[in-house]
Amino acid sequence: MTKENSNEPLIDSNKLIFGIGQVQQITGVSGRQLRYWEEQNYIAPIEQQKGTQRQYSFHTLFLIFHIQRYLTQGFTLQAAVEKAKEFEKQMPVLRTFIKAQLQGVDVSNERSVIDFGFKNDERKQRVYGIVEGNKTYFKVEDLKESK
DNA sequence: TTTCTGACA
DNA sequence: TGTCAGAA
Repeated sequence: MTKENSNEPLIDSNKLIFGIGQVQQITGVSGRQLRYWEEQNYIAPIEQQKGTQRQYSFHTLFLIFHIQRYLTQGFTLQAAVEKAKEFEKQMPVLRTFIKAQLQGVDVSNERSVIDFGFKNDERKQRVYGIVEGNKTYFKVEDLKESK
């Protein structure tokens, strides 16, 4: 049988493991901070024994990256963690929606068009996301009756 | 060489 | 949070 879901991720993110040194290079967060954040239970390395070197999952790396971003924006560590975790909760929802709705993207320098498919099951309107430089907006197109 | 824990101008 | 020490 052929796989139903033919568009699975190319790589298994669960197999992407990073040492604390790599995390420092990638995120710019110091080892001292990483250990402190861990101590505060904001982040957690992959389960391991006492004294051994820490290993971080891709998911945790992503979380660390976002916490750092919010810190840079001026949020306190606690607030940054909350915002980062909140964002992580939203991601699956966004992913599900985009995966289901995205029909195609027509890229162009002046005006790119994102096809979000039909507005609803009535299939009488098509929704498009328009990108013109830095400006973005939606456009709903009424479809001709296919009598 | 890198990382770990604990301590502190 | 940075940094230093002493140990893996």
